[in-house]
Amino acid sequence: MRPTVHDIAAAAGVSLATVDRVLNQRPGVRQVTREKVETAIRELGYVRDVAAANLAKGRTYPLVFILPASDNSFMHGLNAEIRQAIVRSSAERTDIRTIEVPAFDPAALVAVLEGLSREKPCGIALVATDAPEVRAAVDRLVRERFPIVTLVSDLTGSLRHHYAGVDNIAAGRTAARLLGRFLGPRKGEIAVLAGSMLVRDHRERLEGFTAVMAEEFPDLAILPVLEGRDDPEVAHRLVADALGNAGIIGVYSLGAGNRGLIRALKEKAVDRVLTVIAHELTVHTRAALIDNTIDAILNQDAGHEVRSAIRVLKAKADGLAVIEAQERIRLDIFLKDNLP
Amino acid sequence: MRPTVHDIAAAAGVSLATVDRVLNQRPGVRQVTREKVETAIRELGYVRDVAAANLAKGRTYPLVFILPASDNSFMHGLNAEIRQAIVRSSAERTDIRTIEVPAFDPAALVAVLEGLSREKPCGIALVATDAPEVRAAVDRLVRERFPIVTLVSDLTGSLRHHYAGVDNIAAGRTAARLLGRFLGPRKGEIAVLAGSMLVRDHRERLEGFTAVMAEEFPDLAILPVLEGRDDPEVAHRLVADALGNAGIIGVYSLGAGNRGLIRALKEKAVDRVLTVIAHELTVHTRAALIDNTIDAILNQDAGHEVRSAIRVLKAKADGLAVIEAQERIRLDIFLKDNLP
DNA sequence: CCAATTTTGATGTACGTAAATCAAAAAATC
DNA sequence: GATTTTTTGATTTACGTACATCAAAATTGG
Repeated sequence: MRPTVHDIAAAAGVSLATVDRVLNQRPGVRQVTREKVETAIRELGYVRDVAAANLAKGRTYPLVFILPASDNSFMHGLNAEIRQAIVRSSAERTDIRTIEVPAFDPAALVAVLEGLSREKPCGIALVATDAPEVRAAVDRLVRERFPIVTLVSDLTGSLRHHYAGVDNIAAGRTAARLLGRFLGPRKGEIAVLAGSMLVRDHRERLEGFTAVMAEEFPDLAILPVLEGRDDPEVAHRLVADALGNAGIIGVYSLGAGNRGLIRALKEKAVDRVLTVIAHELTVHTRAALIDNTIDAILNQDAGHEVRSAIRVLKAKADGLAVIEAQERIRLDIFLKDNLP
Repeated sequence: MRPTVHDIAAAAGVSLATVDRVLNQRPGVRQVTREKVETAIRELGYVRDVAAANLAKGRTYPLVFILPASDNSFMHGLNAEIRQAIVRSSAERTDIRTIEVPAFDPAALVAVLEGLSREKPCGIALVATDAPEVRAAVDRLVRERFPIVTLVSDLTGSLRHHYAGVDNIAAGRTAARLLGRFLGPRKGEIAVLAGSMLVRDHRERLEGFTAVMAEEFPDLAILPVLEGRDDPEVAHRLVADALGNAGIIGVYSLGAGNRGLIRALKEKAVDRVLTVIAHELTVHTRAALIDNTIDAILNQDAGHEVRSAIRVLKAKADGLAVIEAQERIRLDIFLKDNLP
């Protein structure tokens, strides 16, 4: 049986009340006594029973998710997963609130973050916009002891406790190798469709992609990036235009708005053998993978990201360790054969 | 605030004791009263606070893991993950015991399963050997209301509550498509190295592999399967022999014992361009992927499988729902760029 | 209608922790 | 050494549920 506070009290030769004072860092304990108790805790290997403690405290975990107000399938999916988590919240003692902020707007994000320091949530998850002022705001909150995790898009160099998202450089590299290997000995040009180069995850994917292309597939030339703003209409126009170039033999779509890409491919490339790699599994990309319009899809599991963010925030709020391997968000690679 | 037993008692106009009798199916409640209480439970949306209930009951979850005594990296990894789970067991209220049985020995497995019905664990996870008598033993235990999940290798057609492992047919299909696409227009022969065709997961991988090969890559001919018994030495000999055939341009290793495969490749195929796909990420396959001896690794995350099996068994023991998407074990595809 | 039986209520204890109160003891200050 | 302050102990209540006991009420059978 694991030791209880009573065992600690007995072992340290103090009363229950004193153990409680030490455990919950309440004042009125001499340094020597505190050390006696801490020694007993260490020696008996005491760990507080979180379930019992939460019961006694009537504790809930008020969490805030800050999301960009983007109208694409991935963000809709992320929202849906958060709603699922809200459904489970009574069982998990969470109390989740989402805040939408304009996309790509550091000032708005900072304003929301500032506001939170008054609200006192016990954890914050945000889809970070990569800007110095956001980093500063996050660092300030971390210093005020708020657990913070970045979601989907990281804030490298900030003090955030955890990043619940994929390694986008690795994603770009993987896309390059898949595309290069699928194309084999063929020579030609590669079109790259991104959302915006202002977003860190897109920049990183491109960075990884171009690196591997340059190192390993010199016969493939990357054309200037098309910025589709994650908008199906814009993406459609850009890709349709680009396909006028007969030298294109491959496409890498590293952002959202794939609905437009797929339409363009079906209109303009029926008679050509194109190899296409896209990000994010949605109803559209899934259908395109099945009908061979797309050859592979790289995906991050939004459900896993949300659940992971919640687990990590709760653990940090309680000062507990997380299972690192469990919280690593993988890059899923889907061919038509291993679709879920 | 979520409703408590007190709220139910008040709403149903009965005492706490009666609510308790209904909730814990104790005798001595008239049918009409029982229905009143059940209606109140439904209308208030009461769900028992599992944490509080476990605290009161002093409940632990005695779980049994039954594993084959196989000496390969994957099984070692699985064992290590179970040990990790045992380390966490006090916090998770689990009490995990593992039992080793001779591999590929249905009778031994059945004997262990029989023995368990006396021991009364609250959940059983087993790496199933696919045989009718095993199926029968599992079905019997399920009828005795033991929660049972199969791990890594399934028992299709049995009554097991859940399978914590990958879809092996999909895995084989994925391997075929990767290999076919990587080889592009080349024609030639494909060597397949398996552990044993007596194991269901290997049979299924092969089935998926040959199906896609036949459908989509008619220029690639599959050679007779080499059965390496998941043993590095045997695998080495078989592959080294097979590589005498100059027509081989690809290898699919769907079982364990890849250490031998890799050694054979390094000895016999330095001067050839072979495309190799293997299963299970281990120190050996990882190194081979990095030095380009292997082109892709298909993997199942043993840690995820173990944690999932535990979550599912606990949920079943409490009669609770599981998050399906969370418990789906994915087929990980690793290229050298997205290694964890 | 009475006795036997079943059903229900009232109450208490327990699980491991949190948090509060008040008294007692120890230490620090003058 | 007396006084003030700090530290510690003892005790209680609470969280939501489980489980046991005993008495009271309701129902059933004869």
